[in-house]
Amino acid sequence: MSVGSAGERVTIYDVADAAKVSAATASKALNGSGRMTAETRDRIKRIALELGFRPNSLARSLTRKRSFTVGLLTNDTYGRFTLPVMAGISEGLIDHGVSVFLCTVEDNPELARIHVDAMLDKQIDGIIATGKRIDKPLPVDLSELPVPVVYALNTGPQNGVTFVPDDRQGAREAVQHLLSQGRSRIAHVTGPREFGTVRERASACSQVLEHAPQARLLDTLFGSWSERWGHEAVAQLWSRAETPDGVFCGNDQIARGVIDALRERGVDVPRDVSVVGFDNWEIVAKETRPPLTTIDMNLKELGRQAGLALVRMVNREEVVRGVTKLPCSLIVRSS
Amino acid sequence: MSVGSAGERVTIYDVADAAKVSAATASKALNGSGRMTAETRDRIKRIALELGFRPNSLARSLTRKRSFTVGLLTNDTYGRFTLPVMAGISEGLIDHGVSVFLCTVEDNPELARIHVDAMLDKQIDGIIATGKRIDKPLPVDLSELPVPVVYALNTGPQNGVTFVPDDRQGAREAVQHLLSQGRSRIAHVTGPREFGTVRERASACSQVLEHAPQARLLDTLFGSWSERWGHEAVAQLWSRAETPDGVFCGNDQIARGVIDALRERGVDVPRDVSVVGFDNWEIVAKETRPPLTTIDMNLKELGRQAGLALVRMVNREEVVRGVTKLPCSLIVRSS
DNA sequence: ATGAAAGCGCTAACAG
DNA sequence: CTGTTAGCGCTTTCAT
Repeated sequence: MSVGSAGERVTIYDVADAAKVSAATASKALNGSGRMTAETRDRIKRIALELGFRPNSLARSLTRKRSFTVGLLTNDTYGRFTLPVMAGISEGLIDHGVSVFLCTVEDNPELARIHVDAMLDKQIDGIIATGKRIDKPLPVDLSELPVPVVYALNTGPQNGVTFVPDDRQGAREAVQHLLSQGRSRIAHVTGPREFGTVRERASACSQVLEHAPQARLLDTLFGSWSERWGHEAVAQLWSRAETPDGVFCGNDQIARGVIDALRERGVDVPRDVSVVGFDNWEIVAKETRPPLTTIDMNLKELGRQAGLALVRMVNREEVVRGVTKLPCSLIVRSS
Repeated sequence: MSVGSAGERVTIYDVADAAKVSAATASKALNGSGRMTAETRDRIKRIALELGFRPNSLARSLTRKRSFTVGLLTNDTYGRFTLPVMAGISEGLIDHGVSVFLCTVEDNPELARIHVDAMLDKQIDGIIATGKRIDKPLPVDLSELPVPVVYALNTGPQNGVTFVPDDRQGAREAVQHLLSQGRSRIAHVTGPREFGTVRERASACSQVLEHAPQARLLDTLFGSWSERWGHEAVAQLWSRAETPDGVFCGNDQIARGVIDALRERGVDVPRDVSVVGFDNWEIVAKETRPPLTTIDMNLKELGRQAGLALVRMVNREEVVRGVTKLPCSLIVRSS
């Protein structure tokens, strides 16, 4: 029971006094360190509890040189990707008693610098860098910081510790699902070619189809991350002699555009054409008609792992350096 | 220039030594407190800069009893509302050097308690409580905390400090826009009746129309916050003898459903019917066809004000108690 | 097994 | 104007 009521905060001296021991002993008792009779330890613990003692983290951090606080830096204002990652980090770290500073820095280097400095001053134990786009780094160099850095969904330096979704595997899952539905004429409608993820997914997609005897890739269309582009792509694809019976889309918004366009054309999904999206952005995927089958990047798990890796680094334990790719999952709905 | 490179951190003693003054003097010089010749002050400042001195916030907070850190507690997992609010808070407070702990607590009272306690232990200066739904409080009682609390988008106790969007004013703007487009047969399609915001908006809507001589409210339909419900509502409305020529929707998703349904029925938006949404969720509003005219709740500004109010409370300055309603803005697009 | 003392880095009160 | 002293609340040797 943590009592937040009036009056002064109870310190370890209050506990020590009440237990008729020294502050040092109280400290040891409460931290499980030192050596003493189980009896005194228990007594001190009990008294601390009765008094509602809660250690002042600041004071503790000052001596321990560990603040049990990490910073999450992101350039994803919208939070589409940041929030699940954040949730995962928080979930993974709360057991370790660590809290998370969230800083949205957009693409402003000065702002980023200010936030990083502020956090460093507050003695954060480490930083997790994340963003909306894997190949667009944050507007600040984190490689020379006095604290460890983990990159999530955002590539860091060569030898950094980085976690990203396995785009290739995700794309493979998507295409294989299409094949398992008996589809043989596949089209891939995706985002801008400049995005690393776009190229990865596209390449994995064509690779799978090269090895599928009964199916093939009609075309890969690059565009923008929008519904509008989904419509346009359908217009293009359906103006040709041979139309696809399976479409793998680079994200859920494109997929939604595709599905809407198909319906408007009288093409039935999933009877005539199967569609698979990417992202599992529920707000989009669940509202498409029919609900969208898509790939989930498991961002929360990614955040969890990133957080855990960071505390290991803080503890100077071993971590895998380089890029760790985490598996995506196929979410089957009705499309 | 903040150098984060190797080696020990430089402390105020290093600065004092280098300047051949005492630590106390150095402290005063750097904080602009105390009294001394402008010359020594400048010299000390310069030396601090040269040495790359950055004060340890932990140590400072320990004596000052102010951590320049606040906590943001939310139950909005998705971040639809939390992130803009967060951005506003952060923007408003970064100048004051305060950082923000973000905690997503969903509806889990234990988790909430753990997070609150962790933050209290870290000596946060205050808490901002926010959420996805105004009338659904967070799963933890914040009224007895030893630090000030501000509620944003989430009502607190009677005499608390609360900021919410002005739903009534927003709704009025929406309806008046419809009227200004020459619409006279208005329908309101909104979310579940249990939501306070839903009732406010609906009531303001009917109130405006009661006082509009040339127009009237055909009906107010309560449903869910989904596109699906927008479709259904259109089906209901268009099965009657008299159909609306203006629809005010409780949120953008409903509006999108309405617009899609109308298009499918061959009703032209905005020629035959004007539609106004609520939320200005750009990802939805910009992708409707045509792009959606809607109400923006100015959540970022709301966050900014909430943050600023919190620091005023921390500084024991005056703040307005009770609920402060912040104006919404009409965003005119093409619907 | 327990406690005294020193110190984390900084600030504030009071002298000089 | 500047320096000395005394903490903030906790942890950690090192004695006892």
